[in-house]
Amino acid sequence: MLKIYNTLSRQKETFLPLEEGKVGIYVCGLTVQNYSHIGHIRSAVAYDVIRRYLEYRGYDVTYVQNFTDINEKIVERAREEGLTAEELAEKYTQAYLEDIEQLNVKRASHYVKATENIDAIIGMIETLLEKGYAYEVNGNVYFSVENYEDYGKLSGRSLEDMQAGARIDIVEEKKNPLDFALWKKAPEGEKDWESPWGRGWPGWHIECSAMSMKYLGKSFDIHGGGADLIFPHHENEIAQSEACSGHKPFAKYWVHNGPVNLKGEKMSKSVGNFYTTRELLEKYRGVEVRYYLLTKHYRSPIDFSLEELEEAGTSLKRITNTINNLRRLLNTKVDIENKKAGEGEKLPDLAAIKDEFLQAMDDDFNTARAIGVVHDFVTAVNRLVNAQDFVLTESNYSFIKEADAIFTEILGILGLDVREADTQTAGEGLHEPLIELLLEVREMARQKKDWAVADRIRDGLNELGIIVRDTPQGVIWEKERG
RNA sequence: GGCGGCAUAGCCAAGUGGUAAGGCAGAGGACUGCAAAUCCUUUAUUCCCCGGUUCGAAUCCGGGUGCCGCCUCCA
Repeated sequence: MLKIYNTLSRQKETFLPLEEGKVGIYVCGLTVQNYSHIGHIRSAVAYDVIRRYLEYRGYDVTYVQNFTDINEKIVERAREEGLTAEELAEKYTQAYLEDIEQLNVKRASHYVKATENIDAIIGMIETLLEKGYAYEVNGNVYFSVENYEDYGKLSGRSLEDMQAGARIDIVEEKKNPLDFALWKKAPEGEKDWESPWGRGWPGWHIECSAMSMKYLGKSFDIHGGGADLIFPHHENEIAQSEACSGHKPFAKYWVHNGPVNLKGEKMSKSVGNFYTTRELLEKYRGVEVRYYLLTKHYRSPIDFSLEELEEAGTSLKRITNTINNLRRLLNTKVDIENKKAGEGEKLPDLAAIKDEFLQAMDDDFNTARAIGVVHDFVTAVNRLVNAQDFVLTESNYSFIKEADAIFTEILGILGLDVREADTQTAGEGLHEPLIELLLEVREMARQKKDWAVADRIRDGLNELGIIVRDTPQGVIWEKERG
């Protein structure tokens, strides 16, 4: 039975969709103002796994993610880059989509943009005005937090709490400092839209309410986003959505992923201490970054470090090696000894392993634990397959076949595509034939047991960044990683 | 100041009141001419500190200490 931690209740709840067999998920994406960084990617991967697991469990999932493509920051950044707001948003939207593709994140059912849903946004604001939850002043429309009785239920604070420690700019025209803009006048000369209150832009929070309801209905199952969005963004979304529709709950399960910090500091665009996804992907494969993120539970904060990312790569390699090894065995159709299922042959319990994996995933998508199970599985398989007295009996063969199928199944849930890593090719400036020639000479030396010459060649190549390895199948060389 | 979260081996990390998963690094071993790569084995009498509840607590309660997030249109 799947349990999900719901920020609204602050506890794990059994997952029951509003409509049998179907799940609607809305995830707050990002403001497309720059290249994505590891924090954005963490969010993307977290919800991708949630989505994949729900699909694995047989649900028909509608996954909606937004791009905030108009606001002050977009305009500001567009000016810096000498682009229009539309061009800038388009540029970084495409960049983001490329980034997440490398992380094997599935495409959303719908990617929605504020600028493409202005009508829905205006319609919603009109309803809020009619129902008395909003007021207009000088071309700006504000939501009145005092008129919505449940304000604060998500973040667990009362209006009094918030006003007490207020660090909010006092805006004279607001009735309450916590009131937030639904519609705002745009700065002179910037892209804006006609509305009943004059030309302007939507406020930040309203787009998510309008678009989620448009695509998923007045109530839907899961609303996700970064924990930093709990207040004020999601609090405001709930207030305006429930006030507008009269339906509760707006979203049944509120899911929040933890932040990514760097050297103990919060990593964000404003601090400027982040790695962009592109920078990381120059040095690390998408699958490694994804694996690294999944070794921690999605709600825990991550203190990002390249050392850990590196270690994750090593850890992942262990899994990859085992799978490649299984596939190699499956391809050796020869020599399946007739020996029937050996007496005393004890094979790992595959069903139990899979079950354990699913239990971990059922427990609020505990990928860290699930990956632990994968490693247990790896050890169990290696122990069998690498045993000195291992022979490919019929029963072993079918075991391997099934083990391979289970690996594919559970790694698919995690979205870890561990197919053979790219084979590194020769270093620049070094001619392959030359290397081959050197290795040929080395082989001759080895035949004569002239270890000094053989080792000199190996060490020399090593200094040039070429790693030489002797294997039972012959010598292998590859370019040093990184 | 207000709200919330976290403290588990050198590092990362999971953990449903019943006697500490997993990974990385380290150590030992197999393999190798030696290596490399790979594989196997091994590494916490104890879970920040002090009390309490309980037959029994890393897990629950109270207090303390330390760190972090949010309260700023950052995922």
